[in-house]
Order: sequence, then C-alpha cells, then structure tokens
Amino acid sequence: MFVASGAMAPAQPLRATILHADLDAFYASVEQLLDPSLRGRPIAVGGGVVLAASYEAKAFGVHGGMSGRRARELCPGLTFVGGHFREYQRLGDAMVDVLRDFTPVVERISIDEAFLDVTGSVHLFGPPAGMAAEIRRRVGAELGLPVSVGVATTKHLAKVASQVAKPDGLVVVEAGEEREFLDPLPVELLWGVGPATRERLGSRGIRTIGALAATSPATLQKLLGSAVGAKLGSLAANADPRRIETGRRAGSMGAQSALGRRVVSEQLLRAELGFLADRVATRLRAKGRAGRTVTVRVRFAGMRSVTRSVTLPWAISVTLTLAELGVGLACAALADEPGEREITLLAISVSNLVPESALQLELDLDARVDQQHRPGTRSGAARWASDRAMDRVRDRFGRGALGYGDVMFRSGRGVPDEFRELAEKDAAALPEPGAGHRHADERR
DNA sequence: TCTGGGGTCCTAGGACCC
DNA sequence: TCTGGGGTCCTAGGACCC
Repeated sequence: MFVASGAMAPAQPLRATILHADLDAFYASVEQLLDPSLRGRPIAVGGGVVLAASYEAKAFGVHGGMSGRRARELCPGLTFVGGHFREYQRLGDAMVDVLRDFTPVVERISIDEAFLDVTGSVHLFGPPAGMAAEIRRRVGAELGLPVSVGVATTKHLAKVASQVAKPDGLVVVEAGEEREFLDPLPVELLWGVGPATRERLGSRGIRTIGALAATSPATLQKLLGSAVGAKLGSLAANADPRRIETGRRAGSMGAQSALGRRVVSEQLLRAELGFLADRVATRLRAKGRAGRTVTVRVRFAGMRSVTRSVTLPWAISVTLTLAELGVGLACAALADEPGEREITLLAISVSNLVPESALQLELDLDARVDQQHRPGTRSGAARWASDRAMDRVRDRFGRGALGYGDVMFRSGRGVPDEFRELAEKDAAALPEPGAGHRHADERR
C-alpha cells in the first residue's frame, strides 16, 4: 500500500467491492415457481415470440426474441405459458429489498438485476463473498428463485462474473486476479459487444478479451470508431471504474406497436399513433415531465425502418398535441418513401425531457401560438387541463374508463399493458422504500 | 406468420454563431 | 474578401442492452 509522505496524498481511489445480482431465466423461473408442474420442464413465456425460456428449454437452443414457431422446431416438447407480469414486478422488487438490507448503494438496471457497492458494508457483514452467498441463500429461501452473483472490484467485471456464474452460481474475482479471469473469455461477454462488434473484431482475429486488451487503442478506434473503440479498450483492460448510480432519471419516453403487415392509411396512423401518444403522454404527466423532441419511427415490411423527428421551442406533455405531431412526422416519413405501401411497426418517443415545473411558464405561450396558428382550436393550456382531468378519472376507475375516439378504431391485437409497463425503465428504477404511487398533482 | 416493447449511447453532416 | 477554428444544436441512423 502506497502512503504519501507529503501533506497531500495523491487521490488514490479506495478499491471498491461491487456485486452484480442477476435472477436466472427470470420470467420462466417465476412461472415454474407459480406452477410446480412446470418445474424441470422446457417452458417458454410468450406465444408468437419467446419472451423468456427456462434453462431446460435453453438446452435445446431456445432463447428470448426467437419466434414461437422456431422454438417449437428446436424443442418439440416445449410448453408455452402466458406471463404473470404483476408477479414479475413484485418478485423483482422483492429481490431489491433483500439487496437493500446489505447497502443503500443499489443501482437497479432492469426488472431482474442490480449492482450493489458493498465497500462500506464489510465492517457490518464480513467479506463480500460471504455477503454474496447470503444474498443467494435469502433470495432462494424467501422468494424461491435462483439468482447468480458476481463479485469484483468494478461494476463491469462484476457483471461479467455473474454471467459466468450462471445458472444459480457465484463467482468472485479477487483483486489482482482480474487479468487471469478476463483474458480467456470471449469478447461478447463484455457489455457493449453485440453481433456487429463481435463480427468486426473477429475479422481481425480478436476473439478473446485478452486479445482485445492486447490490441492497440489506435487499431481499435480505427476498427470501431473513436468512442466505442476507447470504451472497449478500457473495458478489456478493466480500467473503467464506473460509480453506482442510485437515482437515475430516464432521458426519453416512448412506446411502440408491432402491427403485423398493414397497408398504410390515415385512419391507421391516427388510431395507432393516438394510442401510443396517449400512453407516452400519460406516463410523462404521471412522472411530472415533458419533452421538446418528438421522434416517430416507421418500419416497413422487410424490417427496414426510418425515423423523423422535430424539436419544439418548448416542451409538451399533451396527448392530442403529441398525437398530431406524430401523425405529421409519420406522413412526412412515408412521403419520402413512395415505394413502401405496407408498414409493420409504429413508434413514437419524446426526448429532451424537462421537469413539468418548467412547462408551466410555457403554457401561456403555447396557448397563444395555438390560437394564432389554429384559431378556434383548443389551446395547449386547455388541452393540458383536460388531460389532467382524464388522468384523475383513470387513476380512480382504470385506464379503460375514458379515452380518445380514434383509439377505439385500433385493431384488437397487441401485447397486454402489463407487459408494456414491465419494460418501462422508470418502473423498474423507481420503487423507493416507502414511496407509494403519487400523482404529479399531489406534489404541488 | 418472418421478429415483443422500452430504453441508452454514438456518429456524421449541416446550420448557425463567434 | 477570404480563410479558419471551435462550439452548440438539430436530424437521421445504427448498435446495443434488458
């Protein structure tokens, strides 16, 4: 250990100890927990698309994102089950509650995984490896679910360790043994290396993290671009001491719907984008936020997609305004693609988010501009007030109690709302201890 | 029957300003 | 008049993650 002799010691960061806890085959494990007859059998959650597969099914090559048909081909004995989405949320929250018993420094990154910085907890709970074992024991005993845990000196390495630990295992990478652990592992275990990057690295013969770490920064940046190259270089060298972030706010909010194959019509755009805008704007208002940039994505048969966006001088969270902008952007995108008659997906998202308090000052302006450009239409302020009234009715009587007309013309297909909610990042990040559901209104 | 939904970050070019 | 650098914002697209 280095000790400076002068008055000022160099800022030598204390070696942190990070745990990464990751529930195994989460949705599938919950289904097997709820229905004992499914245990030990290959199951998939979903239908048209596999949302999650049990380890028994993974052994046949079934994995998330795969079409149901392909999964059945690979695994003839596969059982499909519908999802119990509320249970996923409840059990994911329950794991985080267990983690918070060891430290308040918990960063939840999705419904089923989180980082913990236990550096300051060692004097209470003993060595990190013991804490990790106790977390696994408690999650197993109290939730009935298998969880894998990685322990290391950095977030990224802890995450790699938990992946290596799966299923239902524990891997501890001691300080000083990082290179030995990382070098033989394939590059795709690094966070940020997907199929495209793996291919590019492979074209240069770089297949292991050790080989990646031995590649010069200049070569990597030439191969992958400056940011990705630099990031990957530091990850491979295990020189990426990222802090645990406990309270992150989303930078954008969006919603999308896969449509099958549909011939474009104004009616279709109005109905679908109306539905999506309603979802997004309602969530924005519930979080007390609004955004300046609206982006629409249109996907065509053949999976090619285009986006169009617009940035407004002020932020919006009004359902009808968002829907109108969305339809305008979609029409603009389609006008540039005269060859495409059929679309397979529509998406809308709002970014450049600001707190709603900033919005208040703009509403008068919004109203004036509205009156100027569309005399006789209801102003932004009036729309906002009526949205708030609708939010309150829905809070009391449920989402289906009230809605805009166009949305009623949507075709019946689509995933359940519960699944959409599950995928929302804020929903996973938010449940603070003791904080119930509150509406923006009640905070003022 | 081609492929669920919600996010983050980066790149590259152009507009615009100093 | 021409040249140049630097910064910021915007738009479209892509890779990646859970």
